[in-house]
Amino acid sequence: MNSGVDDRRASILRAVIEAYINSAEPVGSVHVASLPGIEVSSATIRNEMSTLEAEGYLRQPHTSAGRIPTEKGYRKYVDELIPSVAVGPDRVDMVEGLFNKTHFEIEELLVSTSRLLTSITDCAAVVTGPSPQRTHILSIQLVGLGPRSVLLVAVDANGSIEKRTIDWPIETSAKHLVELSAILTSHFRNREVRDVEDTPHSSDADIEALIPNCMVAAKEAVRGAEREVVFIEGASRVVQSFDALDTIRGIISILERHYMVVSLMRSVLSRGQGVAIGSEHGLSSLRECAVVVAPYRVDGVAVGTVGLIGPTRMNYGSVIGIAQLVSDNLSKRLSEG
Amino acid sequence: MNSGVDDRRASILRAVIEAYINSAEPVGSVHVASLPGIEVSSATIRNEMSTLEAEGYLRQPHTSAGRIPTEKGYRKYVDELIPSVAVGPDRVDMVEGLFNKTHFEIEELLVSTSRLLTSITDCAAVVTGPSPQRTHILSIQLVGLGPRSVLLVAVDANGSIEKRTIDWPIETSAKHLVELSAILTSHFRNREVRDVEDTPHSSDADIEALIPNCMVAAKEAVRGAEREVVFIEGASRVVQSFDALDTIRGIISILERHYMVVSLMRSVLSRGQGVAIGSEHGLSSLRECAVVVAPYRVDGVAVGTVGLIGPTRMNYGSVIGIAQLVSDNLSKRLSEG
DNA sequence: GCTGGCACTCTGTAGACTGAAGTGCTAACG
DNA sequence: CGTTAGCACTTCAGTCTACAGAGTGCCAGC
Repeated sequence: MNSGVDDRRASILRAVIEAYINSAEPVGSVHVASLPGIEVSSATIRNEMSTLEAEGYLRQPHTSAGRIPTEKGYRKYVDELIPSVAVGPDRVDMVEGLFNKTHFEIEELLVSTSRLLTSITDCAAVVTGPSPQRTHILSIQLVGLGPRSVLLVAVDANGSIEKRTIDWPIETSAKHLVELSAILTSHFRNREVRDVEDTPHSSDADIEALIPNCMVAAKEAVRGAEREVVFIEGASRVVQSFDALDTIRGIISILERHYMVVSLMRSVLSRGQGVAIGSEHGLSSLRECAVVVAPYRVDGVAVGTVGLIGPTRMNYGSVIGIAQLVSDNLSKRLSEG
Repeated sequence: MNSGVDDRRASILRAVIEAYINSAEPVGSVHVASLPGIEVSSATIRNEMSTLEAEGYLRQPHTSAGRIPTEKGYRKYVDELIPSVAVGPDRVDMVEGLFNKTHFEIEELLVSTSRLLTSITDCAAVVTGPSPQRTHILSIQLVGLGPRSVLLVAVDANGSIEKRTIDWPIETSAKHLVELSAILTSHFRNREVRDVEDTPHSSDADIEALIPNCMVAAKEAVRGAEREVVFIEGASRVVQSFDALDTIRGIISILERHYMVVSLMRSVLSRGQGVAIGSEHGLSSLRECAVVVAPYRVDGVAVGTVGLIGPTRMNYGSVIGIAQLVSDNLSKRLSEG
């Protein structure tokens, strides 16, 4: 176990991967030998590369081509060889710039974040909204839309809103709507959304009669609010990295199905890592892609994620760095408000 | 001017176009001659086709290939030759089925509509939301989010909602928020959104001091509500129809930019037609695509559009029929509520 | 005016050849 | 013994040719 030799092998692997990330073409021994930091001849490189191939880190598209990394190779690179996660100062500036801008609604902030992410990475960007799992209702208001139609508006502690239209049985005065709103608000207020099972009551018979209707709508709205919010931008950027039609079609059709992307994010995180490469995440349409995920926290609790989806030959150093940078900024920004 | 001959020429053009729509391959004279309804020999067809080519309705990819339609050919087909806009009964059922389902929030209805559209056409579907241009505010509510943070929620007559977070200067009682909400609501209520320029007043000095802050947020929210809502689904379906990478990339990147799609819809409609073919709509990335647009109306006023974007060789009869069917259903559904 | 027949044109595919790239192996070297 | 230079070998990508297939345009005859 000569660690000098292992070091050399590792740095050859790293050189091959980085060259391949840049050129997207198989990397030959002569090219590696010419790189700074590599002080042996191409023949030696060939020997090492053939060992790396036997170990499963590299492979050849065909006998006399250069080598390209396998998933195992990328995995090793991400886990051990990555050259200190490096984000260019210009990009840091862009991120800081976005987060220093004055107040947005949270949705706008998340959209801008995902646009920024995709524009500085060549990846598609995914930002899942603050999870409403552990939130509670702050207010429920009823607004008359028409003689037989009332809109129920629920606001939760995240400042997000859900609404439901209710078919109203009888024409009701604005005053009754206000009273009902107050009853519903105080019933839901400050309780965990999931465990509101009982029904409030009113001494006024007219109002009492309307409560069941409202409760149905309110429950529905609350359930609606539990649906994960997600912003996905930059499908066109990932697609730039591929030539194969079926790969492109597969990627587009996954990105279009937001719920699949959400569960992809979740599954990558739940396996305890921030990076899933190729088949690791199990979505065969994205087998040529890698997924980088970073959770963000509000007051220390992970509530959402920032994700990037790009080709397996993405620049991991930069992409991982950017994901972390953005999730940090997002955490800070959301925690202070 | 023998109209019998013109009829024949037209039906040959129609046959070529329909064959090309089905096969996506250049159509030869022998194939056309074999079609039912065509009773002349392939040689005659060749003569006619060469005339049609001279007139600009057909072209040959190369000397000895069959013919494919030009944009002018498609245009003539859409304007004059289309075989009575025909939608299969199964699709009619699916559309009716969607609209017979019980109440959705309008956004959900529009999303489901666009999903349905894309699934029954091979096109990408675009549904623009009821335009908020001519609506008015029904209610403005303030909800305390935190000690120094208040959420302003505006509801307009379409039942759509806009919100803004306000940095609150001083800690304020719930009672004050309720009063302020009432003042704002009665100030905005039933006025055209655009012409609220003045500021309400309160006899309570505490409240009076907070009004300017709220007015800024309310105005902003109102401006936000004027932004067109749009739902776009089915990029992956259009992409199925093309092999050329740059065409695909162009389409994806347009569909991703929602504002471009909205203005595309608008421009197609404003030119007074429902169908724009190839270069007619002026977006060079969509030069291989046709756009079919149908406006929908609420109480007789056109407030939104249903659009389909597919390859120029789409099945115009079916797609146009479906767009109309859906916009009719949408009009009916939105007018009754 | 329509049609059968035929020469012509162009595409797409298959096979042969070549140059380039890159490997693996071997023998020599320090 | 690890490293290296050299070389034979393999494969690919591109070019050229040949050829079958598809479809046309045109002409002569009905």
